Amino acid sequence: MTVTIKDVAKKAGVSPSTVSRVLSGHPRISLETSRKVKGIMEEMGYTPNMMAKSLVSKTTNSICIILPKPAEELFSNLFFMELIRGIVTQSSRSGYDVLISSGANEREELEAVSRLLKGRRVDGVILLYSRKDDAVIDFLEAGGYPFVLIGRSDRYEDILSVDNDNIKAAFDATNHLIAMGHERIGFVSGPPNLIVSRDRLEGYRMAMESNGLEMRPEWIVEGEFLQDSGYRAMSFFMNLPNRPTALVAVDDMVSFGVLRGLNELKYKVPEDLAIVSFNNIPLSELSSPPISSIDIGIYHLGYTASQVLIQTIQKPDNHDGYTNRFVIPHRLIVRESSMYAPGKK
Amino acid sequence: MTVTIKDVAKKAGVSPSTVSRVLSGHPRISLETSRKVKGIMEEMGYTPNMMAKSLVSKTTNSICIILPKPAEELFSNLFFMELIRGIVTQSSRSGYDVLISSGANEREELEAVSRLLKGRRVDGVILLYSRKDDAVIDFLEAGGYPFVLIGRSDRYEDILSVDNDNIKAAFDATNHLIAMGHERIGFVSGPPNLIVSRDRLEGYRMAMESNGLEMRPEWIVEGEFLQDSGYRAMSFFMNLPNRPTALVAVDDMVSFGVLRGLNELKYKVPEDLAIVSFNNIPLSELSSPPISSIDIGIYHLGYTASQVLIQTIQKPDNHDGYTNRFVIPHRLIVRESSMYAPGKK
DNA sequence: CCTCCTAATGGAACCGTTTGCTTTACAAAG
DNA sequence: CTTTGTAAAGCAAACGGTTCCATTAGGAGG
Repeated sequence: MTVTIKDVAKKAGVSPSTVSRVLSGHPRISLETSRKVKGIMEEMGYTPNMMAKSLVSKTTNSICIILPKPAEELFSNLFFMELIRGIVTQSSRSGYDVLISSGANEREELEAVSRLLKGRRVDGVILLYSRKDDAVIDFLEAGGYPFVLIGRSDRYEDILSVDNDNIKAAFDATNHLIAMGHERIGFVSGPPNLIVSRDRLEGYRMAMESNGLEMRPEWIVEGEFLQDSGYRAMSFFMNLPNRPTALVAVDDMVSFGVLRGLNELKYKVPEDLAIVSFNNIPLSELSSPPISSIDIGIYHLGYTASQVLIQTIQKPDNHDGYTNRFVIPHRLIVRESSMYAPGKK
Repeated sequence: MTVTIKDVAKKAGVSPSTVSRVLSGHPRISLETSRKVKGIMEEMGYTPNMMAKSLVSKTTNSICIILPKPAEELFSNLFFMELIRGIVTQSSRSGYDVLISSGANEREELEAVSRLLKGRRVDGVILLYSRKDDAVIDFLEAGGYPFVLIGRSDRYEDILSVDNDNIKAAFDATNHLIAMGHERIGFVSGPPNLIVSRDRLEGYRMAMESNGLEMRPEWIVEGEFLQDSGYRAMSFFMNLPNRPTALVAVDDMVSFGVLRGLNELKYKVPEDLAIVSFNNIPLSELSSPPISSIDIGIYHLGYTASQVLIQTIQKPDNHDGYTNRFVIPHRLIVRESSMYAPGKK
């Protein structure tokens, strides 16, 4: 049925080991034999059986991405698609296949990771989130499995991770609004157990403080990375007696919610409220008005994560113990949503 | 190091075959033995090696998705992510892993598919596009590999595919505009080599004809699934002496281009031009005004494709030869962009 | 009490590769 | 002419499971 290494060997009049060696470019194979065998492989349409290969080599040439459960909802968030694109592109260049998996909850995720890694189906894992405490990370560390985190982990300092400098990014975003003349600036944060939320909030704080601006507790609201949170935050802010003239939102999707709400209430952006948010998903420039956003290089995050992971898989000993956090540069893209200098109060 | 079936067997004082049978729920294993072995597996942290299993069973319990190169574009991103979400969710429910692969061109795609399928790394494939002639499809058919097409293929009538009834969808969209009182309706199509473009155009034609409405050739323009096409189509239409009062666009992205253009020229939507388009991507409801769109159930397309594929893998003979085209229902979402009844001429 | 059936388990071959250890053949060296 | 070295290729044992074909031990039936 299928043509195996033995069939090729028989037809070529050599032993299976020789064929195998031809395949892997073993040095001690005569050019003549090599050519003949290759010809026959071509002729018979031979393709090596990856399963058999993996079984003996204990290596699968594939990695896996774990999508967190919230990704189900956030999935529409283009963020993940960009990441996946970066990962798949780089992995494919390195000759690795990418498996994508998700679980309904942490237990299911752990189960999946365990099954894939212990079952020798993948060589390593990319985690697309960073929660505070994570059983999956514990498992990976304990088992000594290669893995890379996209995002930062404060609990585990020695973990390989690819991330942005979110503190600096939020600092830049806030400073931009301040430079435009805003003094009352609100902040819409994400879930407090995500480190990215905390980092961005921290950057906002630093910018406000270093400019001697007042920070009212009611100007900071918590939400999700979803439109809805923006919508709610907006209506909360706009009803405040001393409402902000600008806001920083933790994610572009939140901005969309804000925008929709303001639109319904006939407010103008950026005149009534200026907005800057994060991630610069492709939609940011399509909304009306286009949203100023911090481009965090999502594709690049994925690309780098794959690179780092595969390197680790191939040379686990090459790790110098110092450079385990890779920081992808961000940059502020100014668009209409923040192009307005308010009259000083 | 790793715990194998033999280790478990030894510790349990049984043979490897017995352990294997416990694992697969073989009927002729005593309850007592089963319990004991399961206990030991748990205790030793045993996880079956998928590679070894696959090697003998000739089955991998995984499928693969081929991302076409154009997936790099924005429209595709939203679309594909939804699709992937549907596929991954359903596959995971059926106990299948999903591998995601892409190629820079058709040759690379073919190479990947061939390597994965012949190399026994996956059991089947989902193709996320439908070009007119396709070497990958030829390969899959010739090899008798299980695969499902998302989209329709006119050349291969007997291929398993999951699709919408795009003709009917376009018919509905156009009829909606007609019902609102429009008589001069334009159509912005997509690339003519995509079947979806042709089907939607056909539906538009049918609706116009069945209502006895005039169809001017200059009211039909060809473009891509991109904003730009909408922008250009808009300026073409608006300069016509007898311009349309409404238009049907083949994709939401096209509508955005139209919207932007109309906005620049200070035209009002839907008063000066009403719009309906296809796909109902999340942004459709965020634009101003929100766009009426045909929801084609993208997630559902993916979900069903996975279902059909896995069913085919598991029971290849179960195919009745008739139902090889699965049609996902669409529905029109009416929003502001078409909520206006023009004065009759 | 012997035979036969059946439930429960063991033995061993096999899935398609890789790889350490030999073997072979020949040329150079002694 | 024997020894030694080396390049090229073959043998066979893994890798971790599955499964067909025994084998064993009771219990039922005669």
